[in-house]
Amino acid sequence: MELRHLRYFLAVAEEGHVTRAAERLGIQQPPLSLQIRALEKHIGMTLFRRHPKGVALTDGGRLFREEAQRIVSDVAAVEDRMGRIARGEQGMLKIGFTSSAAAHPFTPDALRACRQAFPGIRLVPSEDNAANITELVASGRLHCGLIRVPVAQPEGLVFETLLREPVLVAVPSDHPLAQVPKGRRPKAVSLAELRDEQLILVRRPGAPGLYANLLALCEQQGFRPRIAAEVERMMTNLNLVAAGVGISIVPASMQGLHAGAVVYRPLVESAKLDAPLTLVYRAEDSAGPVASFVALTRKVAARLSRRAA
Amino acid sequence: MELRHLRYFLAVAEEGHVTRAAERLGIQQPPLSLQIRALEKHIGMTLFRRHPKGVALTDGGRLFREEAQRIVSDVAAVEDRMGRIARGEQGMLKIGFTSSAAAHPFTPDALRACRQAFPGIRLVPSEDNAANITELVASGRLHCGLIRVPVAQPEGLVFETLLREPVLVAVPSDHPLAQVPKGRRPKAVSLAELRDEQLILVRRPGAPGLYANLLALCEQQGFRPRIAAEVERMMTNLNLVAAGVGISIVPASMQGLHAGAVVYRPLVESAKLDAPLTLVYRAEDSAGPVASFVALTRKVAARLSRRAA
DNA sequence: TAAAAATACTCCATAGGTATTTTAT
DNA sequence: ATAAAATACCTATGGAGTATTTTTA
Repeated sequence: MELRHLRYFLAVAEEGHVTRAAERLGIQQPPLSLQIRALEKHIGMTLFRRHPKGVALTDGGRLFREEAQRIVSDVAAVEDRMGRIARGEQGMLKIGFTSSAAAHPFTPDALRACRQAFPGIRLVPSEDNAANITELVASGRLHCGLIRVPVAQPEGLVFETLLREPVLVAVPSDHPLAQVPKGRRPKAVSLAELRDEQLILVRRPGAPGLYANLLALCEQQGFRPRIAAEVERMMTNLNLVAAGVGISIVPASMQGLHAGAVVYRPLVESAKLDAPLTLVYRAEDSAGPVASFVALTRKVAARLSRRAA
Repeated sequence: MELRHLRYFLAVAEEGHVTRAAERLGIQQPPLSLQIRALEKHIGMTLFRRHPKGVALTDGGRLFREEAQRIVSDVAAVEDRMGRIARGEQGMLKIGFTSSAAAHPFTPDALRACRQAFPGIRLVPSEDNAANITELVASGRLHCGLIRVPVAQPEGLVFETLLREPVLVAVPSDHPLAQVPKGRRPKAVSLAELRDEQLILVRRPGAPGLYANLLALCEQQGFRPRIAAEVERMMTNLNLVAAGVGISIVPASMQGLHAGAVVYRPLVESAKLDAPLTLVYRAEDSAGPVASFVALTRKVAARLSRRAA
């Protein structure tokens, strides 16, 4: 049995007339009669009583009509739903982001815009480090991720830089570097000035990109930084800075966190050490909810850049 | 979209392998690939990720798999159910019977046997007069009926005599005809003896058969019976006989009702006035629950006849 | 490189069309 | 007598088969 049989049967049942039903279906009467008879033979039951001016459902036909109705409309609903998912209007979207990505105004903006533009998409956000997010997206357990500096770039993943921003030096407010002479603008701090400072970094396995970039730049300057602590999340950096454990280098968008206890100073070498905000997703997701979200993030990022400029 | 697409899709999804799925479906790999691609195009979504050693469902594919699964098994369930109905194992059976048919042991026997043999058939019994039952069966509001003597025989209806039984004369116990001399067998009463008795009959429009047969026989005997009352139901006859209103002629199986107040005497002419038990059903119902029930009634009737002999 | 899937074609089964007959009131 | 369904037969779409190429890890 095929859906064609059900659709034809329903047309005949509704019209009570094979010829008219055939017309409605855009086919001729004889093939329709044949299909109906084939269906009757298949389910082993007479579905219509043939009268001289039309056909009428038998008892069994009436029962079958209800079932056929349900199946056909169920199929239509599924087709519709899959279509909406394919067009990216509906579905589930598991997004992972690092704590520093979450701190950027872009993230709440993008999530809000998504909820508004695609009410049918269920957003499932989660926080993790860049390495894990990359792996989870690659393995399909996340649909996309928002990280900072990508390092491992597995086949089949797209890394799209949405925004770039400078890094700032975060120092405890009672630290010498935090002192700005009265009435003068805070001057940029150079990397060389940090040679003897206690640095707080995000642990290498979780965020190898940032870690590697910073270390490479220090080597270039001819020194190896002293590392006070390695933590799991960028947020922890600031907590420790606030506690006076050491200083750190963080994306500019984190400025404002721990406003009282932490002072943020520009970095002279920020051009060589900027902190991109990067979107990761699977290359195959060129349609559906992921594609919808990716397209949306570009708009939101563009809007943010425009506003900043 | 056709069910074929869903069945093929499910096979591929389960095997994770187009070639193996094709094997299982009894077709070749290329046409299966084409059907899958056609399906993907139809719903506008990639359902499988092609790997070098098979295929794996995409996110959308997993969703579609659940829907397809449901639809396909739903269709199978419907096919199965319709098959059971067609084979007469399941369905609804609206049966009408007259009060005199209900009084015959056959009726409870047949209903009990049906419930036992076809637990899937829901029996909906109702009581009415012969004329109404015939009309309701003809118009499809009843599936079959148990009546006594049929008269109107509309096209398309089958009247099947299941059992024949003699009629008895029912007289009030204080009536002269009820007196049987001590130690002698009750003698049969002849119709002529009823010439001056008050007769109680079922009203003509409801049961024209019995009415007409009796009157014709009296005419033959050269008299017109005196009619004390015309009632709607055969049971009422006996109630009135018990109340001493008059005498009546009833099927033998009603013997025993009103045992104290009514005495039953054989009728000499009973051969010419027997009371058949007749099953009515539509000729088109040669399959399904009705056919099952009809076949069953024949067996039950045969069993009853054998036991009586 | 070695599988599996995708193409490119060929074929044929059958859905669908045309002409006519049968049926049922 | 008439409208509708059934039958007979034909056509052609597209599902399925065969041979081959392309893809992907």
